[in-house]
Parts: sequence; C-alpha cells; structure tokens
Amino acid sequence: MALTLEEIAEEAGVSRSTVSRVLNNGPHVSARARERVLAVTQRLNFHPNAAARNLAAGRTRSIGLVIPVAVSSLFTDPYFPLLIQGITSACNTHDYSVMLWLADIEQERQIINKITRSGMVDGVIVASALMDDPVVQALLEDHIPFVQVGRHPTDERVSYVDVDNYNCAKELVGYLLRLGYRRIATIAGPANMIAGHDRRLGYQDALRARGLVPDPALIVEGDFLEDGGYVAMQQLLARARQPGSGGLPGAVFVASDAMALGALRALREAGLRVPADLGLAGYDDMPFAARTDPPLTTVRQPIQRAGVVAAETLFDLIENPHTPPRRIILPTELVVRASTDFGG
Amino acid sequence: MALTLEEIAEEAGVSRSTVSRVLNNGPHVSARARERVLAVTQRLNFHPNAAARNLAAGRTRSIGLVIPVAVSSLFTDPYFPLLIQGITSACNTHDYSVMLWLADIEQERQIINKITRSGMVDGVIVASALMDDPVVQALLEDHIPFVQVGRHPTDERVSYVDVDNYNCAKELVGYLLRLGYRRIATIAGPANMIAGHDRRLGYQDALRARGLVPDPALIVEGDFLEDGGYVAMQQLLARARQPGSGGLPGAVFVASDAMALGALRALREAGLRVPADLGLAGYDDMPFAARTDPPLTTVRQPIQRAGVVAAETLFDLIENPHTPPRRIILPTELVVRASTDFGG
DNA sequence: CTGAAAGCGCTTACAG
DNA sequence: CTGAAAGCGCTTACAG
Repeated sequence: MALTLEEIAEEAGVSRSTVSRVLNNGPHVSARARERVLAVTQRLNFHPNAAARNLAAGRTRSIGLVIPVAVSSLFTDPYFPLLIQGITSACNTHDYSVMLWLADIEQERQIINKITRSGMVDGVIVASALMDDPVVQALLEDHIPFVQVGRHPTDERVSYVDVDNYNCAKELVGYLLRLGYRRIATIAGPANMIAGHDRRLGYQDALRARGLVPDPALIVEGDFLEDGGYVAMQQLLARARQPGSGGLPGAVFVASDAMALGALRALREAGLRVPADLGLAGYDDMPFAARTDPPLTTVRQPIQRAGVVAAETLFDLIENPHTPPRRIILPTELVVRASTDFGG
Repeated sequence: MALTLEEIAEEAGVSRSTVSRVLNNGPHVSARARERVLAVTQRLNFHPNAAARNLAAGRTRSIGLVIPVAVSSLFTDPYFPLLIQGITSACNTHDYSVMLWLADIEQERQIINKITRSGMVDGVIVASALMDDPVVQALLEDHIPFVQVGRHPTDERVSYVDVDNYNCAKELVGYLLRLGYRRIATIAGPANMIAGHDRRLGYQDALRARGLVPDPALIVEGDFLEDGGYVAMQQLLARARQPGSGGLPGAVFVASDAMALGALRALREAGLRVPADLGLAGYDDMPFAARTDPPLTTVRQPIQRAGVVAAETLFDLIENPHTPPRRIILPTELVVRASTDFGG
C-alpha cells in the first residue's frame, strides 16, 4: 500500500539513489532530476519510511524528553507545559521529533536502557530537578548526547540549561533588604532539588552580603506546592509566638509562587495582613501571581525559552560530537508588586 | 559499538532466529535455549535496535500524541498535563512509546503527513477540542488507527473518549434549579469547541426540562480562560443594569473554573457577594476551585483516566484492525461547595 | 524446537 | 551527475 523510494524512482525515471539524494537535499543532483523527483514526490504525497531511513542512516532525528515522575507533582503548575512547548517548538523548526517519557523511579532504569541501547533517539533532554539523578549517570556512561534542564551541581561532563535561581533569589532578597525589611525569613524548596538548593543559597548569601547571619529559626522547608507553603507558614508563625523568638519576621521570601499562595492563606487565617504586617515575595511569576491579594512580588523565569535553548543545544551536541559540554544560565527578572510595599 | 542480535546469538550458541524469538516472547523455543539467551542478553545489557525492528516487523510500538496548538492556551491549566500523564502511564504499562507533536495550524498538515505516511507510529491520539479538526480528516483518509480525546459530533468512523460534558452540565444546572435558583445565566465556552458546545447544550436542556425557555440575554460566550471569564461577567452585569432587563441573575453557570475565577474577580470589583447576592458554579474542579473565596461548586472530570482509556483503546485498535469504532463517555461528578449556598 | 535465508526500505561509498 | 550494489539489524515464513 505505502509507496517506496523504488516506485518514486521508476515514476520519475531515475535511480533510487537519485531520489534519496533529492529527498535528503544532497549534492550532485542535476536541476532536472531534482525537479522531476520533487514533482512525483509531491504528486503522490510520498514520505520515506522512517524505520528504513533510521536503520540505513544510523540516526532518527528524534530526541527523547525524560521527566522523572518524582518531580511531576510539579505538573500542577505550568512549568512542564511551558518547557514542553519550548522543546517541541524548536523540534518543529529543526525537523526533529520528540519522544516523551514520564518515568517513576522503578521504570527509570529500564526506560533509560531502552533509550540508550536501542537507538530510538539521537539524544535526550532530561528535565530533572533533582540534585543527583541516576538517569544522568546512565546517559554519561553510555555516551548519549544529552542536555539537562536544571544545572548539574558537580559533574563537569553534563551539558545543561538553567535559569539563574541563585542570583535572582539573591537579588530579590537584596532588594527586600534595601527596602528596609529586617529579619527576613524564607520558606525554602526541598534541599534535594537543585532549584530549592540554589534559591536558598541565594537567600543566605544576600543576607551575608549585608553582614547578616542567616538564622535557622527563620528557615522552613516546603515542597514547592501550595499546601506545603501553607504548613510552612504556620510553622513560621508558631515559632514567632515562642517567647524570645523575636516575633514576626519582617518579610518572608517564599521559594515558589505556589507555596506563596499557601502562605497567604495561612496568614489570612491568622488574621495577618500583607504587606501591612509583613512583606511576602514569591518566585516563578506564575499566571496567578499578579492576581493574588495582594499581588505578589516574584521572579519571572524564561521557561519556554529554556526549552528552546535546551533543544537547540542538544541538536548541536548531536550534530557535533566531541565538543565540550555547554553550560547555559538564562537570566531571570525581578517583578515587583504590592506584596512587598515596605511600610505600605 | 552497539551489540547486535548476531553477537548475542553467537555468545549464546544459537541462531539469531532463536534470539529473536526469545526477545519477542515467541513460541517454539526450548526452555534451555530461552534461558541461555536471556542470560547473555541481561549480562551484556542488550536491547535490539529499534529501527531494524520497526522495519522488519512493520510496526513501531509507538503512538503519536497530536495536540493542536490552537488549543494549547489551555496549557495554563492542568488539563493537558493530566491527560499526558494518563497516556504515558498506559504506554509504560503496555510497552509503547509516545511521540509528542504540538502543532499550529500551518504545521499540522505537514506533521500529519509525516506521521501517517512515514510509519513513525502505529496510531495516533488526537487531543482536539475543536468541533471539526482537519487532522481528523487526514487520519480517516489514510486509515491510520486513531482515537480522539473529546467526542466527534458527527463522523461515525471516529473512535473517541470523552467526559460527559452534556449530562453533567445539565445535572449541575438542574441542581441549581432544584435549590431554588431562578434566572440562571451562563458564561459559555467557545461554540467551536466541543466541550463548550456540549456544556452550553446541557445548560439549555436543563432549563427546558423544567419548562423554561433559555434567554439569550443570559448567555455570554467566553474563551475558557480567566480573563475571558472576567470580561464575560462584566458583560452580564452591564446587561443586568439595563432597564427592563430583570436585574441580576439568580445564579451563573460558568463553563470552566478558570473563567469562574475571572468572574469572581469581576463580581468582587462590582461589590457583589457570592453566594449572598448570586450563586456561581464552575466546571472542571481545578485544584484552585476548592480554595477560591467562596469555594466553587463545580464538576470533577476523570482527565487522567481519559488519557489511560484513550491509549488503551488505541492499542486495541492497532492490534485489532477491522473492528468498529469505539465511543466512550466517562462519567463526571458534581462537587458542591459554598458558592451555590442558596439563600445562604 | 531450530536455523538458513529472504526481505523490510532506505543510505551511502564506489565506480563510472 | 548518476546508478548498481552492499549493507543497516532485525523478523518471519519455510524447511527440516
């Protein structure tokens, strides 16, 4: 039923070598031959068989996108959708396809083997938020071209694209300090996630840059999700009620907007007002951040852009092996809103 | 570098036919041969080349997931993430892979051709919310096994999985009527989206079932998004201010939670209280619906489940061609919260 | 149960 | 520039 190169060749009156060259934009084809082949190809709506092509050429023009399901609770926010949009958009532009694998820890090994050993894809994008993902080790061992979304803290062989979590958290907290806020607390992200780690470090270093010593009593860890932010803020409030605690912090840097949403809820229930009683800043600039009450000061990240850059970096790695790893950090942007109106 | 069947065969002391049979769980293999092959396979971590396999077998064990980007503004809510999770989870279970294509209208044709004519995938899931998607026509013409997520209103050849938009909208509005609400308005979804169409029809038929005539003045069309709901509610309020309009509706059925969020914002700005001044119901049971002020009465849909069922239906269609189309409607669930406390 | 062989539909040196 | 031919690494009747 399906057409083959052979049939196109016959119809166009050339050999299948020539048809193949035309289809692959190869050199050494006369204008006349090219024209005739293209005419037939278009008339019959011919598309070469992908499997045969992959087998003969030894590549697939497909990439894998691996998202550890451990992280995919984050699926409740637009992070992954935006990332996926960026990646697929770059793939469309460069004529690549993307295979999507969401894997839990148990399936992960198995999937990685399938990917790396069966030649299904030419390279992989790993959207891992974890500090140390076993997938990354497997990819390194098998010498599969890959790009991690989210920086790798230690291994120099890893190419990655990340947003500037550290510097932008630092900048945001520095901004709060300059406004006049003192005793700034944080609801941090999980320490085993690179973004959680980096934002916390940025927070601490911003304090240190002002000669302040980060106070462990002002640091609570959340899970990046709304409920986690709610619970964490309740913890902070409970600590503030302890005698000799120093009372309510002046402001809270919440390491994600989702958690900030929960924190706002906890504050509302406690009868506290933002920013009158304390300032609050989030991170991510989620769509809802502009519409909370009050609107959130936060950090905007180029997530879709990160997807595009990750994909293009991977294409480059695939087409130019033996080049050194790329490490790309994309700038982020401070977004100031009413939740940090000092003395407002 | 990569291993081949041939090498495994040699190592195990059998022919490559036998290795192939073992790997494919074929019959006619002695326990002893199977054992030896599996031992070697595992020891060397061998995975057969996908391209060669696809070419020889004439199938890929991959499916395509096509999401028209026209719809992917919906990417701001968890609909697609949940759907994707359902689909990939079923794929993991059944040892299929999924290729993801997000296409805008212009690329769509081209992508469909690539899919259908190159044999990249064995079948396709189309997550189209549109009443009449050209992709669907192309798939039908080329006799590609496919399942649409979202029912197809007319073509009987289309297999689909959908949630019960019509009946559940009808049930929800019927519930509002039984509570005692009169003059129920609706902020409908786009008429060219099947979910928008079905929910609007359910609204109208619920009124008719009580002998009421739907009043065009009480119907405003939104775009399923937050801002659209905001604007639509302002329109409704403007109409209610017209002399002889009958005033404020008793309740508003908003066809998506996102729009309900915008509607709530418009009401708040207008100084109106829910449910004291009018009742409000949403649709979708988004994560935030339980946390709006007041919490939203809405409809919960099994979206992840729809993804699983769509994938499994597709596998069935692929493995059993020449069977009639499947049309599956999954039940949804009314979730009653404070936003419709009649006389509350 | 097992193996030798044909064949899947392309790409790509190689020779002309 | 062009074509004949080998080869990519599997699967699958076919014969035994």
